[in-house]
Amino acid sequence: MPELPEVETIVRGLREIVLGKKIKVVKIVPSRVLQSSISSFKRNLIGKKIKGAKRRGKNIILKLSSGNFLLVHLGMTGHLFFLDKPAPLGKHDHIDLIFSDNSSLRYNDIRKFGKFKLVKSSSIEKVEDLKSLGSEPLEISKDNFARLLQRRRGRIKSTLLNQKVVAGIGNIYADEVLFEAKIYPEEKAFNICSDRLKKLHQAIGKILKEAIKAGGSSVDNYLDLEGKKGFFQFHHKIYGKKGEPCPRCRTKIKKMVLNQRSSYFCPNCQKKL
DNA sequence: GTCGATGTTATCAA
DNA sequence: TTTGATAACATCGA
Repeated sequence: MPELPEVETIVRGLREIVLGKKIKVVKIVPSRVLQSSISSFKRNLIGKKIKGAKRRGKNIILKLSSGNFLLVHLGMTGHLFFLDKPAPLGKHDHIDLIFSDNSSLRYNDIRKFGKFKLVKSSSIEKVEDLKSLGSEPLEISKDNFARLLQRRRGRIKSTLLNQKVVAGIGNIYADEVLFEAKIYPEEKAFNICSDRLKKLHQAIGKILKEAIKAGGSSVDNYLDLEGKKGFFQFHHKIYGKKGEPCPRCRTKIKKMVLNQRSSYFCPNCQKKL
């Protein structure tokens, strides 16, 4: 669910809502989500203020007044919610950071694939989770992007999903950008000419930016900090559209499984080379 | 009741 | 090093 545009939307919300707030109480339901010890997690958060919020790939990085960081990854079903007044923890709520004004930032995650981790370091980028990440897709130049992908031997969609190559693209946006650039998802990356790869780079920029503007895509259950849905799902052209006519050529959209992930494509617009 | 599918990544084997 | 298969987990729908 949460890919780059959704995570970016959440981070922007955090900047508006929780910056400057001081953590008063930390509630934790023990689970694999919390990657630090409960005692050290609480000790290092209570009394600290939230000083900054940024995104790297699909990771959320909160900076604390102590200089430490709180690293959050939403996994597949993780949600952060801002509550303006106290409420008891519900099902699948795992962590609640309660601020001095009694508002709180709550983490809910049905499948518990998400991660919460305290990072005691001033060089957050060197942390294991972040240092192996590839380029930000909205920052890499089109020449570097083309060069990077041309030495990859795997299939183009797998490569786009590989966070070590580019960080932030997930299953939905991978399908959307490949459709936009008219590339067959199973095409080997190195088979694609650099002009086409530059088109792909352009498609990534266009679609991710539009999606951010739309507040992300709410497929299934993505919600922003205030529980509101994004609306980029209404702009999806290919993802989830099996059997519907391609918006470009009216050919029936197909679905196949690639790396155990569903992949939607137009067999006419996205042909094997 | 059972099976398969669902946006994530870590881990392991080839 | 790179790539692909599998597992972690809970829920929903056929």
